[in-house]
Amino acid sequence: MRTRGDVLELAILGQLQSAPMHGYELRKRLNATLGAFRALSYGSLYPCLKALVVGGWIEATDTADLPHALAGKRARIVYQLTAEGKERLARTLSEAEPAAWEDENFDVRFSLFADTDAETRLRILEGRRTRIVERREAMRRHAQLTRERRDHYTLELQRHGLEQIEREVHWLEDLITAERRPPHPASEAPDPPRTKEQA
Amino acid sequence: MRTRGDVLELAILGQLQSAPMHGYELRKRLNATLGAFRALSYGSLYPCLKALVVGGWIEATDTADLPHALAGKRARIVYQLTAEGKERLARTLSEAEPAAWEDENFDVRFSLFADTDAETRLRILEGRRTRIVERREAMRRHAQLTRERRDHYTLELQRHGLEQIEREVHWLEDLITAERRPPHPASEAPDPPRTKEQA
DNA sequence: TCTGCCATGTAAGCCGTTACATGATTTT
DNA sequence: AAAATCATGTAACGGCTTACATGGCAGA
Repeated sequence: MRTRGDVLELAILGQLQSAPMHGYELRKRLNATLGAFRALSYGSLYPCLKALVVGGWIEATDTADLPHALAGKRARIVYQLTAEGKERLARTLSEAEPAAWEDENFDVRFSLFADTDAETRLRILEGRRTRIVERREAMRRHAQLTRERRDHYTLELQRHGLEQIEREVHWLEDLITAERRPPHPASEAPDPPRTKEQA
Repeated sequence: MRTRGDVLELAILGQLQSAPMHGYELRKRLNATLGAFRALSYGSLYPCLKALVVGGWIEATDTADLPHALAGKRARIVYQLTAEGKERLARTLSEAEPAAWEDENFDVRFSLFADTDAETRLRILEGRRTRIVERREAMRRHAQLTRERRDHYTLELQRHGLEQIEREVHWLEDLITAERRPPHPASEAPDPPRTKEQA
């Protein structure tokens, strides 16, 4: 069982950046950040954590091996980034590869934008937009071609799908505009795009 | 390699209902009807067709075995529904099981609404709505809880996701309303209460 | 001729889930 | 005392894609 999954790895490294965590907690956070519904299972998570440890990107500490404090609490395995892990995370986050704007990866990359430099953010957003616009055009073309011989429901499905995609494009365009707007980071706005404070 | 996949089977049976077809054509149609992008591969399609033949739901005819006409065209395998296949399709389409409104199945079921009776349509739409509303509530609750400690981008991702889901709910509610409107199917004149015509 | 689309398939592998197994801790 | 939730893991399987293998037919 390989259980690679570039995306999951990145998501985990990204979460561990803000704080060391054990698996159970990590899962809750991940499920929370990326859609409250799509449940990531332990069957994926734990093997992936193992692989990250083997790769040297994270380090596992069993709280049972720490004799000092932590009295009443049960043993848990807390994971934290190694120096290599931090470096790798930083490198990955600075790349704007085409894969970054595919469906499977985009959300994770986007959710880590606070730790991504402005140029990479912009390039990923633009790549994503191109991708989605392509999709929209394909749908429009197809809708045009088959317009006549379709029943009401198929038509409605098509219309709704197209509408959702158009919203997506709009959303991306707003984000791109916003990214381009402030070339002078320290000027106006009562609500500056403050980089997040670590808890 | 099992390659079951209830959904794919249903989609195929549904397509073959309108006309016999060979695999290649079938694939194009399926990819067209359900999202112009998500490419169904031959690696799924052909094994599934085979399984349907074995199950007795469809019948395969190699055009090479028909010596009479069809001169210049190359050999193709044309599939058509058997009597059992038609019956099974009809039975499946009349059921409004919970599975029908899950993500993986809903689109296919919906795209076959033209062959589904009104009551089943309504129940599937309502089931779907309940499901999506649940999801929306989960997101709202979660957004409320974590509102403070989130960076701009995570927040934006959340906001956009919620908006898309709200649109989905709205869409479903419109559809449900439309389904409920004509309770007396054979009463009104062709003019006054006219439901909207699609362009 | 050769490029590209039509047409049918198979084998391997990927990425993930479900179901199982186990047990501690907390809440009711 | 029982039930819920915390916490960690493994084995099996599921459905899909990719890549491979093969070849006919059409038009540049």
